[in-house]
Amino acid sequence: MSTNAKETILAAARKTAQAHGYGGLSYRDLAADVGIKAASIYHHFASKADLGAAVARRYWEDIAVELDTMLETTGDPMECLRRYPGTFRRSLEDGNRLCLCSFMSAEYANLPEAVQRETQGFADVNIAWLAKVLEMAGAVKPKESEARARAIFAAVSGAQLYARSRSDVAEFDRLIESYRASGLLPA
Amino acid sequence: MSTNAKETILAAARKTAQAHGYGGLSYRDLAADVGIKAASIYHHFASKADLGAAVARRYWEDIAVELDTMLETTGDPMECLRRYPGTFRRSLEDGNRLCLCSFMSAEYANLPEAVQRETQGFADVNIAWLAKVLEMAGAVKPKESEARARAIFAAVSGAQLYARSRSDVAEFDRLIESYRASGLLPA
DNA sequence: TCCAGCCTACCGAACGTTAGGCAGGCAAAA
DNA sequence: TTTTGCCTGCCTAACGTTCGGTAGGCTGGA
Repeated sequence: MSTNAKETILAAARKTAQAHGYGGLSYRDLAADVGIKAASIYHHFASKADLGAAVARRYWEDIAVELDTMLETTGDPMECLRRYPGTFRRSLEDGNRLCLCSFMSAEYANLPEAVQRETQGFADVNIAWLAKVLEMAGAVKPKESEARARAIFAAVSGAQLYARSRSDVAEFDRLIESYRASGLLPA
Repeated sequence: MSTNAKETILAAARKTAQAHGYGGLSYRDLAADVGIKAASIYHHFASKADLGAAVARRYWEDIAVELDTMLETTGDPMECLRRYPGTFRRSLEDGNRLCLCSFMSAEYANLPEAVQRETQGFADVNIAWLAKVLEMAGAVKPKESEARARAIFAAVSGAQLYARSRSDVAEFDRLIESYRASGLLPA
């Protein structure tokens, strides 16, 4: 368990936080998941706030890589926009989990400052990427790409939240389809 | 304190839950807010699950009245659609609070079953009202009004969530404006 | 007399966190 | 080559606090 225990903790904490939030993250349960004792986590993270911030940071670092890779491999901005909601869909498929950023936005008032800061990183990465891709695709006027990117990110987050409350991934698909039909997302 | 203590508890619990969620709702803090002792709450609600369900139920009952009143007094479905996001805006203005339904959708996996059920009521009321008003306004084809209503509700919820994470009501306004510009909301 | 409404005084469980120790590996000193 | 000492990674055991919830008693008005 010694090799990469820190990484194992980060991954387990992320999964739990996506299902039960920062508040629902318990050192005892997390340790049991990983196969060590609660106190041992302090060898890797100084406090729960530190752990939470590390989880959130790793979360947006991972999505940044994933989005950039998608754009590189397809080379097609329009195809990227079509695939974008899929990153949110996957959380729902994986145990009806939520985007970590959405969960922490809800819990915002309860979060240590460091966690709040890292939470925003995820949204920033998504919006910057969307704005770039929207512009590349010529889907909106350059002046409006940033605003539209924010709108898409917020709307897709909301769709995930609603679908989760119904425990129904198909509901997410229907909402995305409505976003396309209305013009929010390029069809 | 005796007269309407139950109502006072409900109102205080709703405000706290909109800021800190169902999990952040503490009997001791709630009692202190209301001016009684924690144990006394059990005279009015049999358990925390009961209290949570009552709060959620009252929440969607109130919004149902508010929306119907809006439609009656203006008599103008288009004006109603313009005003609709205002109900979400007001929570943000009031201490950066979230829609109770959004918070509980995030906490979904941690909620007692009775609370889960009442949580959905809020979304149902909003969507039914939106579908009716969209149809009255002739904004979408009758066949599509239900789907569009769901899309609007989810998107506005997402906008509120995002604006909350920035503690910035203006961000909410900008998102709603983008929804209008893109065609999701009638302009 | 009865009961609604609130109280005091607890309970067991869970929380994040700390103190202190033990085993093993690696590296410099003898 | 052996000894010494430090460091990593994990442990047990407990800390004080907060949690939802319970038992039982007091009080004032109908």
